[in-house]
Amino acid sequence: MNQTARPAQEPASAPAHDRVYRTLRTRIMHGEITPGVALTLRGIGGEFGVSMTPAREAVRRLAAEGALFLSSSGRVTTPELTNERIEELAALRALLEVELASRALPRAHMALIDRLQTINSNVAEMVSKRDAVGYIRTNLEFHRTLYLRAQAPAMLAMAETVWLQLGPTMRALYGRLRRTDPPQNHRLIIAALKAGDEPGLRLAVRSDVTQGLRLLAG
Amino acid sequence: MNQTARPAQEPASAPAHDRVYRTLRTRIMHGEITPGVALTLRGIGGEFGVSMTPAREAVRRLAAEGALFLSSSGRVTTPELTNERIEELAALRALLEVELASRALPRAHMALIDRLQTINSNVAEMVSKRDAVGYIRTNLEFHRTLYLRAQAPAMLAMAETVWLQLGPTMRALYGRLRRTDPPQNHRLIIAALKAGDEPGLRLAVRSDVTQGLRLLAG
DNA sequence: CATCCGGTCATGTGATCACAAATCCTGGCG
DNA sequence: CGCCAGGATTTGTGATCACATGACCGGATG
Repeated sequence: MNQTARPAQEPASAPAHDRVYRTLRTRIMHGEITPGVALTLRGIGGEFGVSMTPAREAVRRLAAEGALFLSSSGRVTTPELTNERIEELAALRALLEVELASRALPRAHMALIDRLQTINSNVAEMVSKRDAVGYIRTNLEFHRTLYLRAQAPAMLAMAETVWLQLGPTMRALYGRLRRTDPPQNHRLIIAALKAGDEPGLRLAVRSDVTQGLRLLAG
Repeated sequence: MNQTARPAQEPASAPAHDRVYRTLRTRIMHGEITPGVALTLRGIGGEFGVSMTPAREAVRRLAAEGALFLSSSGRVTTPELTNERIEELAALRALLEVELASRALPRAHMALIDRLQTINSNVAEMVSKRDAVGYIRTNLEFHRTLYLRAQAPAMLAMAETVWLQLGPTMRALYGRLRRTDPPQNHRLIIAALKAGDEPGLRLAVRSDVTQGLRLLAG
């Protein structure tokens, strides 16, 4: 019971299980946890200064979203994805995110495009610094910023679930990635947004989403 | 402690929280719970003869899947969907299920089509009997049987999540439905499967998925 | 008669404990 | 040297309890 200090971000309501859940979630989504490692409820509880009960809730919630794998005996690990599963999740990303981008297009004002360009420069910086976690984080921020304009919360939530499942593997993907080229597809996305070119946007998003995963599963 | 009798389906391993989860899940998916009603952890625990702990886990898991709504104070109710949300979920169904059907098409042998026709006659029977829950159950069984052939478990899981969110509202939808016509779109789906007609299949699935929800949100 | 305030009750949260099962380590046997 | 058995330990599960908070119902007051 030492972590009672408010992390300067939680205004008032911060149930313990929710704090644990959110922290673990972003960790997994950003690829900060390598696939296959085992987590223990007591360990998590100890790290966050809480008992097993909130730790268990957070873990089960993440398992329900596919972010963690529960063995038959209840042991919890971060999942190791098969190639088929990776391809399937990539197809899901394509399906969902193309639709989200398409819905965001008519609402994409100049202010949004500016923000996307700013984020994109951050992405490029992360690539040049070879910061894997930073790259994943800013890359997802780029996509989320665009999709928020689609006004489709359920669809966005599903896309985030897919990101979550891909998180640990994305990190491994980045490790194999030897290039330092800036995100070309992101520029195509921005260009299509500016031009109001829906087919071009769909194609650009599909390429951006598919390319990385392709080489991992190849 | 009345339901201690094994439901004749659980061989040995039946963790309490999992039993509670599965039971509540099918109840919700089949529309047996009307939207807006409140559930209590102690109430659920009492019904299943378990303590609050497994009940809480089951509820949180369902909430993570969007099947239940948690108020800010932790109160749990089955969600009441807005029209926008319903339209969005219908669009998700169309997106996911068209893809699933398309992937199932090349693997659809005659035995599968026979099974689909059998299930479809059950659907028709439920419609004629005005059995809302039975209709929803057999209708979902029809779709699931087809999509299982797609060999895409992650995609199927997402589709089921959408069904889950739509469950309580589907029941209300059926209440407004005055017709007793047999499922026309199901026959179109079967015909397209027989003919190996992919565009026709996509169209038929999209229509089947969209038509019902359209009149509810209209 | 509406409104606001009071307390009582129900409900979720989280800690702790007992228990069973799975895992792991170790020592002995082939 | 490899393999298996057996016990110690770790780990998840579920029950119970104390506590805080929000809901609900009552009456008193304007």
